[in-house]
Amino acid sequence: MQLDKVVAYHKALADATRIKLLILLAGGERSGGELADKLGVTPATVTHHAAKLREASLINERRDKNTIYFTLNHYFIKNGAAAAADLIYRERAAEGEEDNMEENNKRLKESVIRNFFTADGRLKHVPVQLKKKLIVLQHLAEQLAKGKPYTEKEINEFIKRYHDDFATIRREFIMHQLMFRENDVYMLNPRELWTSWENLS
Amino acid sequence: MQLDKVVAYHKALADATRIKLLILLAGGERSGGELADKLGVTPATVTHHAAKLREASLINERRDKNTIYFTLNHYFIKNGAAAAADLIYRERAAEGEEDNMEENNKRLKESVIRNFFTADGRLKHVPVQLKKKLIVLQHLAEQLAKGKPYTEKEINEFIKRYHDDFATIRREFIMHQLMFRENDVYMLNPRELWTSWENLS
DNA sequence: CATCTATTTTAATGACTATCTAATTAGATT
DNA sequence: AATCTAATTAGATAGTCATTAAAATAGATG
Repeated sequence: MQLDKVVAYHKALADATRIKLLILLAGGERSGGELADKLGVTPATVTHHAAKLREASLINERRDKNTIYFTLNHYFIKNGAAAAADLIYRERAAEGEEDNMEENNKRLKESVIRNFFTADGRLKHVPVQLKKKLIVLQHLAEQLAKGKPYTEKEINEFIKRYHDDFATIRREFIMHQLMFRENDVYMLNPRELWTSWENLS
Repeated sequence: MQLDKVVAYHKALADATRIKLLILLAGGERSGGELADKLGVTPATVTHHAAKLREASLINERRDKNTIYFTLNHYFIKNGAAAAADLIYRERAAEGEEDNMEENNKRLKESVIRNFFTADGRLKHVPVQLKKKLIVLQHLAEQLAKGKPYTEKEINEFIKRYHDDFATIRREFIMHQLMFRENDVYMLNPRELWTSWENLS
């Protein structure tokens, strides 16, 4: 991650209205109008802020009829934070030879997500390479709620936000043990059970 | 950490010149003039940026003759980063009942450092309560280089940047096993040997 | 005390940005 | 096609902020 990105990331979070907006989204999906209401600003202002947050990859959006629904992009909210420190300490980290494994994995995850998702958060296609595929699948699965039962229809709808071929991806979720199915109900497996891509080569 | 603080923190990092300045400081102590040179700006501009970074507790400064030397405040650079995510996910974290221990300790550390250090990074006084005292001592010791031998004079000078009573603090460093002395040379103990305040009540 | 050096303050300029209103678009619904 | 809804764009305004030159300060040093 280079300087421009780090600056853009911090610019995106350097505004009280935008932080409040993200806090609202932490409670779940919200429409543009809802956000305008609760923030006490006009819809135009929400559009403005959404654009900034989108540029920094902090939110995703989906459209349903005339309404646009926003959600958090958990990955970048959590990991963008460490990026500045990474950049600042880059040279020192090199000489200090810490265990770079964790570092490299974080970078790989970031780069896979950048490369396989479009700017508006949709999945371009499922990676062929297993390691990368797992990163993508897990990234998607992370957007689902822990312990919540989903119908097959709900899962399909969810996946369709990201990619048209929901059937394949749903099957991959099961195959790779991210979810399990029990009498027509789908549920996330606990993360500890997810296949760890960190050790694959 | 509340909204204002988070916004201020991100504002401080939302500027390319300031990030570059911090990168320079990651290489070690630098004077104002040096920074102006290397950044290609006037001294006045450095003063301006230094003020912003100081407000966000990202740097410390010390004066020697007419020259002011800046250093990174490692603690806030590393931990300020997580603050935004903390704020955004606050409510969810409460319902999700994670192990708050780590969270609380981070908060405590932050609050102790805020309360016992002045805005310009000097130590007001050594806390009486052991847990807090250890936080302060460890925070100071973290500013020293690992594995580097220091003369007693150097240690005194170092401590004097933060507090006049260097003798007491130097003794506390030894007592609490943050450093050891061997034939007139002082050196940091590895952090794993530092007394852990996390488990004290 | 006069001077030199490194930093800060002040004031001005130009660029950016948060917000609004009003007009426009995109997509349903009738 | 006409209408309704939700969001976006365009343009305007007010505020913030990075930067500089010039003047002021603070502390050495001769």
